[in-house]
Amino acid sequence: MARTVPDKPALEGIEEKWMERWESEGTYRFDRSRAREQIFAIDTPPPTVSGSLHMGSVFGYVQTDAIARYQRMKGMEVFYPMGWDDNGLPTERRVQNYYGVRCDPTLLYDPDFIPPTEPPEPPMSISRRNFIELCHGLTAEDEKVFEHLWRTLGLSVDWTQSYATIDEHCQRTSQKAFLRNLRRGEAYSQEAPVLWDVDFKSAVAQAELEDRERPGSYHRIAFHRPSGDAVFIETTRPELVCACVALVAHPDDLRYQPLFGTVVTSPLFGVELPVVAHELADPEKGSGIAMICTWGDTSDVTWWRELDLATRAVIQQSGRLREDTPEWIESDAGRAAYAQIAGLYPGQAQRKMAELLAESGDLDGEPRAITHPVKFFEKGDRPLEIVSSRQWYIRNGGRDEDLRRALLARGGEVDWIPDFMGARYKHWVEGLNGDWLISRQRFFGVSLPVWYPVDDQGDLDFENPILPAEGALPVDPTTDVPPGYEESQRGVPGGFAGDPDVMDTWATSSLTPQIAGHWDDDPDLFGRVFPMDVRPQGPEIIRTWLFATLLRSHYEHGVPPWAHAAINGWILDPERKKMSKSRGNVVTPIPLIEEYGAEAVRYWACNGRPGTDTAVDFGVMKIGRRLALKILNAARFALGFADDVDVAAITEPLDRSMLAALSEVVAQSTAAFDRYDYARALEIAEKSFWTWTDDYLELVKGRAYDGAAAGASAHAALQLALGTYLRLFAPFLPFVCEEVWSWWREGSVHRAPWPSVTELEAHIGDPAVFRITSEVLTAVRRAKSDAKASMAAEVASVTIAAGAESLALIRQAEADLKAAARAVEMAYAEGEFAVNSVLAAS
RNA sequence: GGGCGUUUAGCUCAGUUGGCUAGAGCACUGCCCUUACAAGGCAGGGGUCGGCGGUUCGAGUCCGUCAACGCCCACCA
Repeated sequence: MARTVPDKPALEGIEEKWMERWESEGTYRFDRSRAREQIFAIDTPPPTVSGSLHMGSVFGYVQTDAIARYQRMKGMEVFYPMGWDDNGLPTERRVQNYYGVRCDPTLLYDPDFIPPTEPPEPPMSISRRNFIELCHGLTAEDEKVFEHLWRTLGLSVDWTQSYATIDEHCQRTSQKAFLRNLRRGEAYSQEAPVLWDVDFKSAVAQAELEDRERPGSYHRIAFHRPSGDAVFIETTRPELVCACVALVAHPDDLRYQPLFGTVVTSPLFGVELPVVAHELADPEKGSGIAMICTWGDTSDVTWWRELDLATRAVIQQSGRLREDTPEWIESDAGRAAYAQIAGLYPGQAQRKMAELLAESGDLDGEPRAITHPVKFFEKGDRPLEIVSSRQWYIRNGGRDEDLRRALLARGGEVDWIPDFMGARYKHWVEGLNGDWLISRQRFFGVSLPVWYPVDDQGDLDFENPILPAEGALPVDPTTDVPPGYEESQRGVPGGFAGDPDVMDTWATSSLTPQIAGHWDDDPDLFGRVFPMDVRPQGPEIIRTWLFATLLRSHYEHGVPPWAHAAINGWILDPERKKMSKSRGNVVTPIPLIEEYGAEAVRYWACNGRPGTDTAVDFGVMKIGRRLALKILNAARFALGFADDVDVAAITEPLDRSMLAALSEVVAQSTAAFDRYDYARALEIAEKSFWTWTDDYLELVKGRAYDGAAAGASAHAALQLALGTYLRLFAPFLPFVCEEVWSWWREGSVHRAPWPSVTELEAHIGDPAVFRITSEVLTAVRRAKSDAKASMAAEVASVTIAAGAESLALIRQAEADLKAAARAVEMAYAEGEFAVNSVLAAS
C-alpha cells in the first residue's frame, strides 16, 4: 500500500474524522453470529442522563473502553451496548425545574398542552400523561448530549445496541422480571412503617439513605407514675409525646427494673403507657429510659415490632401532624393540648410542645442543643419521616439468613477488581436489615404491573392482585384494564383498581444484562452474551446497582450476572476534594476535551489505577497530549523511507535487540491487560516508547538516511516496531493510532490483531545490545551537556571502558553509536564501565 | 463503634510474587534551532518510601502496633 505521510502531522481534526469514519464503517458493530466463547460482553452502566456531566462520568467509561478495545484486538467479538438511565426521580425533578410544572394525577390529559416558555411561579399543575411526555422529551435531548460526549471520547460502543430504562423494551423486561419474582414469592406487598420523603411524597429504600448532621435539642421530659413520682426521659422529638406507646429501658438497668410491667402516663396528654424492657435501650444514653413513639426513628420501629406495641401514628404523608385529635387521647386537657399542635409540621410542633411542657412543669430545665445524625433521602432536602403505608418489596436477604448466605456466596463467585471491593459487597449484604422496597409514589417510571379487585364495600383486596399475561406487557394499570374487566369497572365496588405506583429505577436497571441481552425477546442473543464478562462501575453504587443486579440474576438465572466486577475509583477535584455541586468544584469534561483533546483526557483516565481514587490533573492530560504528538512525529520519521520493506532485511544486531526489548514489552503489557490492569499496560508501553524515540531513533538515524543494506534493516525494524507500538497504544489513544495506521495500513487498527511475542520472535536478538548502547549514548550526551556543547557537536574520540562481554555488545552497534554521537573515533578498554568523550575543538 | 482504603521527591503518582544505587511527569537548574518533533530535545539537582517494633542474608514491598486523611456501614431515645 502506498504511503500518505503528511508533512506536518497534527492532532487537530482527527477526532471528528475518525468518529465519523468508525460510525460509517461500522467498526465497532457487534457480530452476533459468534459463539459465546468468542464474545466479550460488557454490562455498561447506563448514565443518569438528567444528572450533570462531570469527570466522574468520563473516568470509568474510558477505562472500560480501553478494556473493550484490547479484547476486540485480541480477537474477541465485543458486546458493548450503551444505555440511558432516564426513568425516576432525577428526571422528574429536572422537568419540574426546567419547565416549572408539577404532576397532579387527578388532572385530565390536555392533548394541546405546550409547556410555558418561562417557568411560572408557583409551578403549573399538569396531568400525569402531560408530565410524562415532558419527561420523555427532555431526556431525549439529554441523551443526545451524552451520546455526543461518548463519541467525542471515542468510546467503541455499538450504538445499535442502545436502550433507555424507560423505553418499552425495558418496561417489558422490568415488568416481566417483577411478575416472575411475584409468582415465585420473591416479591410481596405489605402495609408497614416506611421511611418517607415528605417533599417527594414517596417511600425510599435503605440503599438511598444518607445521614446528615443536624442541630437538634434534648428535651428532658417528665412522665408520671401513679404515685405521682416523675420518670424523666430525654428526647429530641418532644412533638411525638402524643404518639408515645411505651417507655423502654435496658432489662439489666437496676434504676428502672422496678418500673417494668407498671404503667406511667404521658405529660399533657395523660395517656397510659407500659414500661417495657429491651436490650437495645442504652443505659448510658440520656436518662437511660426512652419513649417509644410510632415512629420517630428506626429504633422505634424495631421496638414497636419486637415488643408488639400499639400503633399511634400522628405524622402523615404530607409531613404534618394529623388534624383531628387522635382517638387514644381521651382527657379534655389532652385533647386541648393536641389541638395546639394539630396540623403543624414537626419543627413547629416541637417548639409549641416545649412551651406547653414548660407551662405544665413537665419540661425539666432548658432544651439542650446538640448535633446529631438524621436520616435523609440522598436526593432530598428534609429529614425523612416514618409513616405507615402499603409498599412492594423484593426479598433481599435482609430478613432471611438462608437467602443472605446464598447472596454472599454468589458475590464470592464474582472476580472483584480490585479484590478488596468484594468486601464492600459483603459488608453491605451482611448489614441489610430489611427487604428491598421497590415501589415509589411517583410518575416517571415503570409501572407496577398489578391491579387489585375492589370488593362490594369498595375496599381493595391487596392479597389477591390481578396480574397481566407476560405477552401483554408492558402495562400501565392506571390506564390499562385487567383481563376480564372493562374500563367502567375501574374503582367501583365489584370492579378493580390499578396500582398507581411505579418501580424504583434500580428495579429496572438491576436488569441491564437482561435488557441489553434481550432476555425478553431474543433468547439466541441472550445465550451468546449472558452471563456477561464484566460489570464496570463506580464504588458508590455497589450497594444499589451491583447488589440488585446480582439479586435479580440469582433469582432468575441462578448464576452471577457477570464473571468480573471492575470497580473504578472516586474522582476528586484538582485539590483532591470530593466534587459536588454544592461546593461548586465540579469539573466538566467538554472544556477539557476542547483544550487538551480527547486523547489527553483519555490518557488521564487510563492513568487512574483500578479502584484508586484519582484527582483531575491537567498535568497528566498535557503528558497525554504530548504522547499523542510524539506518536505522530515518530511515525513520520519511521515511515519516511522506502515504501517496500521486507522484515527479512532486519539483520543488524541493534535492530534485533530493540525488537527483543519490544517483545518483552508486548508480553508484559498483555499480561497486565489480562488482569484488567489497563494502567500498567499503558505505563509499560509508554516507558518503552520514549526510550525508542529518544535512543533508538537517534541511533539508527544516520543508517536509515544512508540507504544501504544496513539501512533497509533499520527501515524494516522501524516499521515493525511502529506497527507494534500503534497497536499497544490503540486501546488508549484510539484516534492518533488510527490516523497513523491509516498512513500505510489497510483497515482499522482497532480490528488489527493485538501484538504478540510470536510475530516478533523471528526478528529478535540480544536485548542487551540496545540497552548498553543507549547507556553509552547517554554518557556522551552528558559530556556534551557538561561542556555546554550542542548535541550536534563533533566528538574527536570516545573511549569506552567496560567488561569484555559488554564491549563485544557495544561493538555490534559501533557504526550507529559513532553516527549518533558524532564521534570520529571510538576506542575500547576492559574495566569498570566508563565513557570518556573528548570533544573536537570547535 | 465496626469495616475498607490511602500515606513514596515541592506537586500528582508508579513501584506485579521481598533483591535498586527507590522511578516518572510537572515544577526547578543548565544546555541545545541536531534534516520526526522548539506548545520540542538533552543533561542535572532533589526522597532516612507516615512513626515505632518484628521476621529475613536482604523490606517501600511481609507481620504487629500507633497516627493522620478519605470512603462505607451502624439501633443516631
